[in-house]
Amino acid sequence: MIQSSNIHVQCRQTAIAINDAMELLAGKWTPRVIMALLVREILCFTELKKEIGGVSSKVLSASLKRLEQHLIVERNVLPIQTGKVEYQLTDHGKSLEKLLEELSITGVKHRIVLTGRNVTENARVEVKLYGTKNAL
Amino acid sequence: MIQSSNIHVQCRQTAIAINDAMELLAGKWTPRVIMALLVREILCFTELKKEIGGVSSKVLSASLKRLEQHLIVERNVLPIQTGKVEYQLTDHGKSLEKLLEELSITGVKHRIVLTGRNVTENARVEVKLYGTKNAL
DNA sequence: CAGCATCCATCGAGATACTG
DNA sequence: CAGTATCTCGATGGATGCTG
Repeated sequence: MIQSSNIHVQCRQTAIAINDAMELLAGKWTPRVIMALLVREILCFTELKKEIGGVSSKVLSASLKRLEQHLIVERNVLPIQTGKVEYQLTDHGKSLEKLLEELSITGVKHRIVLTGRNVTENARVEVKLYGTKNAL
Repeated sequence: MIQSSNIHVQCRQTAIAINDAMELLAGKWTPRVIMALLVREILCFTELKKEIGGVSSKVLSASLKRLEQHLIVERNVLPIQTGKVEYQLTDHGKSLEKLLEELSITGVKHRIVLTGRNVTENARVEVKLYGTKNAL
């Protein structure tokens, strides 16, 4: 109670920062795009599309445009004739690797926690995690 | 090219883990709920609602239920008469603090990057970040 | 107090087809 | 090749009102 105002201010700032970061990585395909570019470094549109797999042109295009606006991705239209466009991460984009790792660690751990105990009770949760969305 | 299959497999696993983690923190209020419980440790429904501010009963209720299913939050119905329900983080829930910090760091840094250069070009982005969603 | 029921607006994303 | 244009659908969240 006594410390509430301080905590409130700080938490609110932090919460906003967290929301910024979440928004940055939001969208079903955003992390995958960044990962692909972390590994491959430079890819053009169709390569990226194949690399990721399952994403439509429209959605990928929108995703890239957003990342470009956020200065995560750099878009380079190649010289005439080729008709290709290359994408690569900016330095800022590359700096997201650490966060993605942290997310990955949490994701893995979470899956272990969920499946490690009381399977019956968490059946629905499991279905959600394994069945619908993130199936291999 | 040569290493592609390996990378593919590994990346896919990682991508799924990342999606799990993102899904875990998904929902507009989820990070705020976790933060509130990290700071306050134990809160009942209405306290939580006030602490967060701006969230409706319905949405908060749904958010808590989801977190409970994911073993992030523990729900304790208090003895008779009080009619209160307490919420607190599980150990697993508490372990999310590190990830939230990392997200916060990225969020802060991102805001600096976006506002640090070429303001004109990124006006739209700024509006998005400051105006609509994450305004103070 | 805690939370559910209902209605409604918005939005992300998939499918499909088309263009410079 | 690198997108854009529609259209549709489902999920999310806000507002409001009601209950044990």
